[in-house]
Amino acid sequence: MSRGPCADVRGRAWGDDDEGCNVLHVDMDAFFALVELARRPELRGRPVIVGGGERGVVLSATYEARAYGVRSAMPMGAALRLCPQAVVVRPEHGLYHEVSREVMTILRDVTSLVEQLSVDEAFLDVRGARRRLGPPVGIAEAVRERVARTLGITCSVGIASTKFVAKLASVHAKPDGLLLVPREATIPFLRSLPVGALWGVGERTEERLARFGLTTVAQLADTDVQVLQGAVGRAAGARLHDLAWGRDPRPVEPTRVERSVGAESTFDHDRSDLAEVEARLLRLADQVAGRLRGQRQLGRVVSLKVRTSDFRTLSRSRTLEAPTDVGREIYLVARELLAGVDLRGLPVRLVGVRLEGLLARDGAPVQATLEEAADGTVARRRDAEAAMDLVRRRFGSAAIGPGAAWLAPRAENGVVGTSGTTSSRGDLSLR
DNA sequence: TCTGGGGTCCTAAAGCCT
DNA sequence: TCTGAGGCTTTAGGACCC
Repeated sequence: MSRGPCADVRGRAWGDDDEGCNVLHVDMDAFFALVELARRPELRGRPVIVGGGERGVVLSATYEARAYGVRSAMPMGAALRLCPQAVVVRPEHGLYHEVSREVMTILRDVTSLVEQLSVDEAFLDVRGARRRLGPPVGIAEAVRERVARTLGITCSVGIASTKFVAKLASVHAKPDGLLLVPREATIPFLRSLPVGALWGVGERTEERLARFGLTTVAQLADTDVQVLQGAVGRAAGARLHDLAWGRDPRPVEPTRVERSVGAESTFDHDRSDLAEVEARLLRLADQVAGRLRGQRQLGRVVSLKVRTSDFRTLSRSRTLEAPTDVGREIYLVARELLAGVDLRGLPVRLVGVRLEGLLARDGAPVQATLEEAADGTVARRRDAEAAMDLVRRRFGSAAIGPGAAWLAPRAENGVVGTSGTTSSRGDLSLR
Protein backbone atom coordinates (compact mmCIF):
# COMPACT_ATOMS: atom_id res chain seq x y z
CA MET A 1 0.00 0.00 0.00
CA SER A 2 3.04 2.25 -0.05
CA ARG A 3 3.43 5.00 -2.60
CA GLY A 4 6.60 3.86 -4.29
CA PRO A 5 9.18 5.94 -6.07
CA CYS A 6 9.70 5.12 -9.70
CA ALA A 7 13.48 5.35 -10.13
CA ASP A 8 14.95 2.30 -11.74
CA VAL A 9 16.95 0.99 -8.84
CA ARG A 10 15.01 -2.23 -8.25
CA GLY A 11 17.11 -5.31 -8.43
CA ARG A 12 20.39 -3.41 -8.30
CA ALA A 13 22.75 -4.81 -5.74
CA TRP A 14 24.03 -2.14 -3.37
CA GLY A 15 26.51 -4.44 -1.64
CA ASP A 16 26.46 -7.05 1.11
CA ASP A 17 28.24 -5.38 4.02
CA ASP A 18 25.64 -5.33 6.82
CA GLU A 19 27.90 -3.64 9.39
CA GLY A 20 25.75 -1.13 11.30
CA CYS A 21 22.59 -2.13 9.39
CA ASN A 22 20.39 -2.97 12.36
CA VAL A 23 17.05 -1.62 11.19
CA LEU A 24 14.58 -3.85 9.34
CA HIS A 25 11.45 -2.48 7.73
CA VAL A 26 8.91 -5.25 7.17
CA ASP A 27 6.11 -4.32 4.78
CA MET A 28 3.33 -6.71 3.83
CA ASP A 29 2.72 -6.98 0.06
CA ALA A 30 -0.75 -5.81 -1.07
CA PHE A 31 -1.82 -6.75 2.44
CA PHE A 32 -5.64 -6.73 2.35
CA ALA A 33 -5.73 -8.30 -1.11
CA LEU A 34 -3.32 -11.11 -0.23
CA VAL A 35 -5.19 -11.86 2.99
CA GLU A 36 -8.31 -12.31 0.84
CA LEU A 37 -6.40 -14.61 -1.55
CA ALA A 38 -5.14 -16.68 1.38
CA ARG A 39 -8.70 -17.54 2.35
CA ARG A 40 -10.04 -17.70 -1.22
CA PRO A 41 -7.33 -19.52 -3.20
CA GLU A 42 -9.63 -19.78 -6.23
CA LEU A 43 -8.94 -16.05 -6.81
CA ARG A 44 -5.17 -16.55 -7.17
CA GLY A 45 -3.81 -15.26 -10.46
CA ARG A 46 -6.82 -13.01 -11.04
CA PRO A 47 -6.93 -9.22 -10.64
CA VAL A 48 -8.55 -8.61 -7.25
CA ILE A 49 -9.48 -5.23 -5.77
CA VAL A 50 -10.39 -4.77 -2.12
CA GLY A 51 -12.65 -1.76 -1.69
CA GLY A 52 -16.05 -0.66 -2.74
CA GLY A 53 -19.10 1.00 -1.38
CA GLU A 54 -21.20 3.67 -3.07
CA ARG A 55 -18.35 6.17 -2.98
CA GLY A 56 -15.47 3.92 -2.12
CA VAL A 57 -11.83 3.90 -3.09
CA VAL A 58 -9.35 1.07 -3.69
CA LEU A 59 -7.91 -0.08 -0.38
CA SER A 60 -5.66 -2.74 -1.83
CA ALA A 61 -5.18 -4.54 -5.13
CA THR A 62 -3.29 -7.64 -6.25
CA TYR A 63 -0.31 -7.18 -8.52
CA GLU A 64 -2.43 -8.59 -11.38
CA ALA A 65 -4.79 -5.61 -10.92
CA ARG A 66 -1.92 -3.17 -10.48
CA ALA A 67 -0.62 -4.25 -13.89
CA TYR A 68 -3.67 -2.45 -15.32
CA GLY A 69 -2.79 0.75 -13.49
CA VAL A 70 -5.02 0.17 -10.46
CA ARG A 71 -3.57 1.93 -7.39
CA SER A 72 -4.65 2.23 -3.77
CA ALA A 73 -6.77 5.31 -2.91
CA MET A 74 -8.07 5.41 -6.49
CA PRO A 75 -11.87 5.79 -6.80
CA MET A 76 -13.46 2.41 -7.50
CA GLY A 77 -15.11 3.71 -10.65
CA ALA A 78 -11.78 4.69 -12.15
CA ALA A 79 -10.21 1.39 -11.10
CA LEU A 80 -12.94 -0.65 -12.75
CA ARG A 81 -12.65 1.33 -15.95
CA LEU A 82 -8.95 0.40 -16.05
CA CYS A 83 -9.61 -3.21 -15.13
CA PRO A 84 -13.26 -4.15 -15.73
CA GLN A 85 -12.63 -7.85 -15.24
CA ALA A 86 -11.34 -7.33 -11.68
CA VAL A 87 -12.96 -9.22 -8.82
CA VAL A 88 -14.12 -6.72 -6.21
CA VAL A 89 -14.00 -7.84 -2.59
CA ARG A 90 -15.57 -5.81 0.22
CA PRO A 91 -13.03 -5.14 3.00
CA GLU A 92 -13.20 -7.07 6.24
CA HIS A 93 -11.13 -5.00 8.61
CA GLY A 94 -11.59 -7.31 11.57
CA LEU A 95 -9.88 -10.10 9.65
CA TYR A 96 -6.99 -7.86 8.55
CA HIS A 97 -6.39 -6.75 12.13
CA GLU A 98 -6.38 -10.36 13.26
CA VAL A 99 -3.79 -11.32 10.61
CA SER A 100 -1.83 -8.18 11.49
CA ARG A 101 -1.66 -9.27 15.12
CA GLU A 102 -0.26 -12.65 14.02
CA VAL A 103 2.37 -10.93 11.87
CA MET A 104 3.41 -8.73 14.79
CA THR A 105 3.68 -11.79 17.03
CA ILE A 106 6.12 -13.33 14.56
CA LEU A 107 8.14 -10.11 14.53
CA ARG A 108 8.21 -9.90 18.35
CA ASP A 109 9.65 -13.41 18.44
CA VAL A 110 12.71 -11.89 16.73
CA THR A 111 13.08 -8.91 19.05
CA SER A 112 11.05 -6.89 21.51
CA LEU A 113 12.17 -3.76 19.67
CA VAL A 114 9.27 -3.71 17.19
CA GLU A 115 7.65 -0.42 16.22
CA GLN A 116 4.34 -1.03 14.48
CA LEU A 117 3.72 1.77 11.98
CA SER A 118 0.36 0.65 10.67
CA VAL A 119 -1.69 -2.50 10.20
CA ASP A 120 0.78 -3.86 7.63
CA GLU A 121 4.27 -2.59 8.42
CA ALA A 122 6.78 -2.37 11.23
CA PHE A 123 10.37 -1.46 12.04
CA LEU A 124 12.61 -3.87 13.92
CA ASP A 125 15.86 -3.05 15.69
CA VAL A 126 17.82 -6.32 15.44
CA ARG A 127 21.03 -5.12 17.11
CA GLY A 128 20.40 -7.33 20.14
CA ALA A 129 19.14 -10.29 18.12
CA ARG A 130 22.30 -10.70 16.04
CA ARG A 131 24.12 -12.94 18.52
CA ARG A 132 21.10 -15.23 18.89
CA LEU A 133 19.80 -15.25 15.31
CA GLY A 134 22.72 -14.25 13.09
CA PRO A 135 23.13 -11.40 10.58
CA PRO A 136 20.17 -9.16 9.59
CA VAL A 137 19.80 -10.67 6.11
CA GLY A 138 19.32 -14.12 7.64
CA ILE A 139 16.83 -12.73 10.16
CA ALA A 140 14.89 -11.05 7.34
CA GLU A 141 14.79 -14.26 5.30
CA ALA A 142 13.57 -16.21 8.33
CA VAL A 143 10.80 -13.66 8.97
CA ARG A 144 9.68 -13.76 5.34
CA GLU A 145 9.66 -17.54 5.30
CA ARG A 146 7.68 -17.81 8.53
CA VAL A 147 5.07 -15.24 7.50
CA ALA A 148 4.57 -17.00 4.15
CA ARG A 149 4.42 -20.48 5.70
CA THR A 150 2.08 -19.72 8.60
CA LEU A 151 -0.16 -17.02 7.09
CA GLY A 152 0.02 -17.69 3.36
CA ILE A 153 0.91 -14.09 2.50
CA THR A 154 4.18 -12.46 1.45
CA CYS A 155 6.12 -9.50 2.74
CA SER A 156 9.13 -7.48 1.69
CA VAL A 157 11.97 -6.40 3.94
CA GLY A 158 14.36 -3.47 3.72
CA ILE A 159 17.56 -3.49 5.77
CA ALA A 160 19.63 -0.37 6.44
CA SER A 161 21.33 1.68 9.10
CA THR A 162 18.38 4.07 9.54
CA LYS A 163 14.59 3.76 9.60
CA PHE A 164 14.05 5.97 6.60
CA VAL A 165 16.48 4.12 4.33
CA ALA A 166 15.18 0.73 5.53
CA LYS A 167 11.69 1.85 4.53
CA LEU A 168 12.85 2.94 1.09
CA ALA A 169 14.70 -0.36 0.71
CA SER A 170 11.56 -2.38 1.40
CA VAL A 171 9.71 -0.39 -1.27
CA HIS A 172 12.39 -1.35 -3.77
CA ALA A 173 12.33 -4.96 -2.63
CA LYS A 174 8.62 -5.33 -3.48
CA PRO A 175 6.96 -7.63 -4.11
CA ASP A 176 8.12 -10.63 -2.07
CA GLY A 177 11.74 -9.50 -1.85
CA LEU A 178 14.56 -8.27 0.35
CA LEU A 179 17.02 -5.43 -0.10
CA LEU A 180 20.06 -4.51 1.99
CA VAL A 181 21.43 -0.99 1.62
CA PRO A 182 24.87 -1.02 3.26
CA ARG A 183 25.85 2.02 5.27
CA GLU A 184 28.43 3.15 2.69
CA ALA A 185 25.87 2.79 -0.14
CA THR A 186 23.30 5.00 1.60
CA ILE A 187 24.18 8.28 -0.13
CA PRO A 188 24.47 6.82 -3.68
CA PHE A 189 21.22 4.92 -3.09
CA LEU A 190 19.40 8.06 -2.00
CA ARG A 191 20.86 10.18 -4.81
CA SER A 192 19.43 7.74 -7.36
CA LEU A 193 15.85 8.52 -6.27
CA PRO A 194 13.29 11.16 -7.27
CA VAL A 195 12.32 13.74 -4.58
CA GLY A 196 8.90 12.07 -4.29
CA ALA A 197 10.62 9.12 -2.60
CA LEU A 198 11.45 11.26 0.44
CA TRP A 199 9.21 10.90 3.47
CA GLY A 200 6.95 13.91 3.60
CA VAL A 201 7.06 14.76 -0.10
CA GLY A 202 3.61 14.28 -1.58
CA GLU A 203 2.02 15.74 -4.68
CA ARG A 204 1.95 19.36 -3.48
CA THR A 205 5.49 19.45 -2.13
CA GLU A 206 6.76 17.73 -5.26
CA GLU A 207 5.18 20.47 -7.38
CA ARG A 208 6.63 23.18 -5.17
CA LEU A 209 10.12 21.67 -5.33
CA ALA A 210 9.82 21.28 -9.11
CA ARG A 211 9.25 25.03 -9.36
CA PHE A 212 12.73 25.41 -7.83
CA GLY A 213 14.08 22.93 -10.39
CA LEU A 214 14.41 20.17 -7.80
CA THR A 215 13.19 16.78 -9.04
CA THR A 216 15.82 14.39 -7.66
CA VAL A 217 17.17 13.70 -4.20
CA ALA A 218 20.66 14.48 -5.53
CA GLN A 219 19.56 17.98 -6.59
CA LEU A 220 17.82 18.51 -3.27
CA ALA A 221 20.87 17.38 -1.28
CA ASP A 222 23.06 19.83 -3.18
CA THR A 223 20.70 22.75 -2.49
CA ASP A 224 21.32 25.16 0.38
CA VAL A 225 19.06 24.26 3.30
CA GLN A 226 17.82 27.87 3.56
CA VAL A 227 16.64 27.78 -0.05
CA LEU A 228 14.73 24.57 0.75
CA GLN A 229 13.21 26.16 3.82
CA GLY A 230 12.06 29.06 1.70
CA ALA A 231 10.40 26.62 -0.67
CA VAL A 232 8.64 24.23 1.70
CA GLY A 233 8.81 25.78 5.18
CA ARG A 234 11.32 25.78 8.03
CA ALA A 235 10.73 22.33 9.53
CA ALA A 236 10.09 20.46 6.28
CA GLY A 237 13.08 22.07 4.55
CA ALA A 238 15.50 21.07 7.29
CA ARG A 239 14.05 17.57 7.50
CA LEU A 240 14.20 16.94 3.76
CA HIS A 241 17.80 18.12 3.62
CA ASP A 242 18.71 15.75 6.46
CA LEU A 243 16.93 12.82 4.84
CA ALA A 244 18.61 13.51 1.50
CA TRP A 245 21.96 13.09 3.24
CA GLY A 246 20.84 9.95 5.06
CA ARG A 247 20.62 11.69 8.43
CA ASP A 248 17.78 10.10 10.40
CA PRO A 249 18.59 9.62 14.10
CA ARG A 250 15.11 8.38 15.07
CA PRO A 251 15.36 5.15 17.09
CA VAL A 252 12.95 2.23 16.72
CA GLU A 253 10.31 2.98 19.37
CA PRO A 254 8.31 -0.03 20.54
CA THR A 255 5.93 2.10 22.63
CA ARG A 256 4.55 5.00 20.68
CA VAL A 257 1.97 7.19 22.37
CA GLU A 258 -1.24 7.89 20.45
CA ARG A 259 -1.94 11.60 20.11
CA SER A 260 -5.55 11.50 18.98
CA VAL A 261 -8.51 9.19 18.50
CA GLY A 262 -11.16 9.90 15.94
CA ALA A 263 -13.87 8.55 13.68
CA GLU A 264 -15.33 9.91 10.50
CA SER A 265 -17.81 8.73 7.97
CA THR A 266 -18.94 9.65 4.48
CA PHE A 267 -22.66 9.58 3.68
CA ASP A 268 -23.78 7.38 0.83
CA HIS A 269 -25.29 10.57 -0.59
CA ASP A 270 -24.85 14.17 0.57
CA ARG A 271 -27.18 15.27 3.37
CA SER A 272 -28.95 18.63 3.65
CA ASP A 273 -30.91 17.68 6.75
CA LEU A 274 -28.83 18.77 9.75
CA ALA A 275 -30.66 16.31 12.01
CA GLU A 276 -29.26 13.42 9.96
CA VAL A 277 -25.76 14.85 10.22
CA GLU A 278 -26.17 15.22 13.99
CA ALA A 279 -27.41 11.64 14.28
CA ARG A 280 -24.27 10.43 12.51
CA LEU A 281 -22.20 12.68 14.76
CA LEU A 282 -23.73 11.06 17.85
CA ARG A 283 -22.80 7.61 16.60
CA LEU A 284 -19.23 8.72 15.86
CA ALA A 285 -18.89 10.43 19.26
CA ASP A 286 -20.10 7.23 20.89
CA GLN A 287 -17.53 5.19 18.94
CA VAL A 288 -14.68 7.52 19.84
CA ALA A 289 -15.66 7.57 23.52
CA GLY A 290 -15.82 3.77 23.58
CA ARG A 291 -12.33 3.53 22.16
CA LEU A 292 -11.04 6.08 24.67
CA ARG A 293 -12.53 4.08 27.54
CA GLY A 294 -11.07 0.88 26.08
CA GLN A 295 -7.63 2.49 26.12
CA ARG A 296 -8.22 4.06 29.55
CA GLN A 297 -7.62 7.50 28.09
CA LEU A 298 -9.30 10.90 28.21
CA GLY A 299 -9.27 13.65 25.60
CA ARG A 300 -9.19 17.39 26.22
CA VAL A 301 -9.81 18.82 22.74
CA VAL A 302 -12.90 17.99 20.69
CA SER A 303 -12.32 18.49 16.99
CA LEU A 304 -15.08 18.44 14.38
CA LYS A 305 -14.52 17.81 10.68
CA VAL A 306 -17.10 18.54 8.01
CA ARG A 307 -16.74 18.08 4.28
CA THR A 308 -19.33 19.77 2.08
CA SER A 309 -20.54 18.55 -1.30
CA ASP A 310 -17.90 20.69 -3.07
CA PHE A 311 -15.21 18.66 -1.24
CA ARG A 312 -14.24 21.64 0.91
CA THR A 313 -13.09 20.43 4.33
CA LEU A 314 -13.78 22.55 7.40
CA SER A 315 -12.63 21.91 10.93
CA ARG A 316 -13.54 23.41 14.28
CA SER A 317 -12.18 22.52 17.68
CA ARG A 318 -12.71 23.38 21.30
CA THR A 319 -10.66 22.75 24.42
CA LEU A 320 -12.74 21.36 27.29
CA GLU A 321 -12.47 22.55 30.88
CA ALA A 322 -11.65 18.97 31.89
CA PRO A 323 -10.80 15.95 29.73
CA THR A 324 -13.50 13.39 29.02
CA ASP A 325 -14.28 9.90 27.71
CA VAL A 326 -18.06 10.36 27.73
CA GLY A 327 -19.71 10.08 24.33
CA ARG A 328 -22.61 12.36 25.17
CA GLU A 329 -20.27 15.18 26.23
CA ILE A 330 -18.22 14.80 23.08
CA TYR A 331 -21.39 14.79 21.00
CA LEU A 332 -22.79 17.94 22.62
CA VAL A 333 -19.59 19.89 22.01
CA ALA A 334 -19.28 18.56 18.45
CA ARG A 335 -22.89 19.56 17.77
CA GLU A 336 -22.25 23.08 19.01
CA LEU A 337 -19.20 23.28 16.79
CA LEU A 338 -21.28 22.04 13.85
CA ALA A 339 -23.89 24.72 14.53
CA GLY A 340 -21.15 27.34 14.21
CA VAL A 341 -19.93 26.17 10.80
CA ASP A 342 -21.01 28.16 7.76
CA LEU A 343 -21.91 25.43 5.26
CA ARG A 344 -22.79 28.07 2.62
CA GLY A 345 -26.04 26.23 2.12
CA LEU A 346 -24.24 23.16 0.79
CA PRO A 347 -25.15 19.60 1.76
CA VAL A 348 -22.74 17.61 3.90
CA ARG A 349 -20.66 14.81 2.40
CA LEU A 350 -18.63 13.71 5.44
CA VAL A 351 -18.64 14.33 9.14
CA GLY A 352 -16.04 13.32 11.71
CA VAL A 353 -15.09 13.83 15.32
CA ARG A 354 -11.69 13.49 16.95
CA LEU A 355 -10.36 13.80 20.49
CA GLU A 356 -6.91 15.31 20.89
CA GLY A 357 -4.78 16.19 23.87
CA LEU A 358 -4.97 12.63 25.21
CA LEU A 359 -3.91 11.63 28.69
CA ALA A 360 -4.18 8.51 30.85
CA ARG A 361 -7.47 8.28 32.73
CA ASP A 362 -5.91 7.14 35.97
CA GLY A 363 -5.43 10.17 38.16
CA ALA A 364 -7.01 12.70 35.77
CA PRO A 365 -10.10 14.73 36.71
CA VAL A 366 -13.16 13.49 34.78
CA GLN A 367 -15.89 16.03 35.52
CA ALA A 368 -17.02 18.23 32.66
CA THR A 369 -18.25 21.26 34.57
CA LEU A 370 -18.72 22.16 38.20
CA GLU A 371 -22.53 22.10 37.92
CA GLU A 372 -22.58 18.70 36.29
CA ALA A 373 -20.03 17.38 38.75
CA ALA A 374 -22.21 18.58 41.61
CA ASP A 375 -25.32 16.70 40.50
CA GLY A 376 -23.41 13.65 39.31
CA THR A 377 -24.77 13.78 35.74
CA VAL A 378 -21.44 13.10 34.06
CA ALA A 379 -20.50 10.29 36.42
CA ARG A 380 -23.86 8.61 35.82
CA ARG A 381 -23.59 9.09 32.08
CA ARG A 382 -20.11 7.64 32.12
CA ASP A 383 -21.31 4.60 34.08
CA ALA A 384 -24.14 4.11 31.58
CA GLU A 385 -21.74 4.22 28.63
CA ALA A 386 -19.32 1.85 30.38
CA ALA A 387 -22.27 -0.54 30.79
CA MET A 388 -22.87 -0.23 27.04
CA ASP A 389 -19.22 -1.22 26.47
CA LEU A 390 -19.86 -4.42 28.42
CA VAL A 391 -22.97 -5.24 26.39
CA ARG A 392 -21.07 -4.64 23.15
CA ARG A 393 -18.18 -6.84 24.25
CA ARG A 394 -20.65 -9.63 25.02
CA PHE A 395 -23.18 -9.32 22.19
CA GLY A 396 -21.34 -7.38 19.48
CA SER A 397 -21.04 -3.72 18.56
CA ALA A 398 -24.52 -3.60 16.97
CA ALA A 399 -26.26 -4.81 20.13
CA ILE A 400 -26.65 -1.40 21.74
CA GLY A 401 -26.20 2.22 20.84
CA PRO A 402 -26.98 5.78 21.87
CA GLY A 403 -30.76 6.06 21.47
CA ALA A 404 -30.90 9.72 20.54
CA ALA A 405 -29.33 8.78 17.20
CA TRP A 406 -32.79 8.07 15.89
CA LEU A 407 -35.13 9.17 18.66
CA ALA A 408 -34.63 12.89 19.15
CA PRO A 409 -31.24 14.05 17.90
CA ARG A 410 -31.83 17.77 18.54
CA ALA A 411 -33.49 17.47 21.94
CA GLU A 412 -30.74 18.02 24.48
CA ASN A 413 -31.92 20.09 27.42
CA GLY A 414 -31.67 23.25 25.37
CA VAL A 415 -27.87 23.17 25.35
CA VAL A 416 -27.68 24.41 21.77
CA GLY A 417 -30.74 26.54 22.03
CA THR A 418 -32.96 24.37 19.89
CA SER A 419 -36.60 23.58 20.43
CA GLY A 420 -38.09 20.13 20.92
CA THR A 421 -38.67 17.66 23.69
CA THR A 422 -35.94 17.08 26.20
CA SER A 423 -34.44 13.85 27.41
CA SER A 424 -32.06 13.90 30.34
CA ARG A 425 -32.08 10.18 30.97
CA GLY A 426 -29.68 7.63 29.62
CA ASP A 427 -30.85 7.43 26.00
CA LEU A 428 -29.83 3.80 25.73
CA SER A 429 -31.59 1.56 23.26
CA LEU A 430 -31.20 -2.16 22.93
CA ARG A 431 -31.40 -3.18 19.30
C1' DT B 1 -12.11 10.42 -12.33
C1' DC B 2 -14.12 12.12 -8.48
C1' DT B 3 -11.95 11.32 -4.50
C1' DG B 4 -12.26 6.37 2.58
C1' DG B 5 -10.81 6.36 7.17
C1' DG B 6 -7.29 6.17 10.50
C1' DG B 7 -3.78 8.99 11.91
C1' DT B 8 0.66 12.60 12.37
C1' DC B 9 2.96 16.87 11.93
C1' DC B 10 3.48 21.64 10.54
C1' DT B 11 2.19 26.55 9.84
C1' DA B 12 0.00 30.76 10.68
C1' DA B 13 -3.05 33.85 12.93
C1' DA B 14 -5.00 35.52 17.02
C1' DG B 15 -5.47 36.01 21.87
C1' DC B 16 -3.47 36.10 26.31
C1' DC B 17 0.11 36.78 29.65
C1' DT B 18 4.36 38.65 31.48
C1' DT C 1 -0.81 53.91 32.96
C1' DC C 2 0.46 52.86 28.41
C1' DT C 3 3.06 50.36 24.95
C1' DG C 4 5.72 46.88 22.78
C1' DA C 5 8.18 42.51 22.56
C1' DG C 6 8.29 37.82 23.10
C1' DG C 7 6.49 33.41 24.42
C1' DC C 8 2.79 30.27 24.96
C1' DT C 9 -1.73 28.35 23.81
C1' DT C 10 -5.63 27.78 20.99
C1' DT C 11 -7.70 27.31 16.65
C1' DA C 12 -8.08 26.37 11.63
C1' DG C 13 -6.31 24.45 7.84
C1' DG C 14 -3.08 21.92 4.85
C1' DA C 15 -0.17 18.18 3.56
C1' DC C 16 1.15 13.77 4.11
C1' DC C 17 1.26 8.65 5.19
C1' DC C 18 -0.73 3.90 5.04
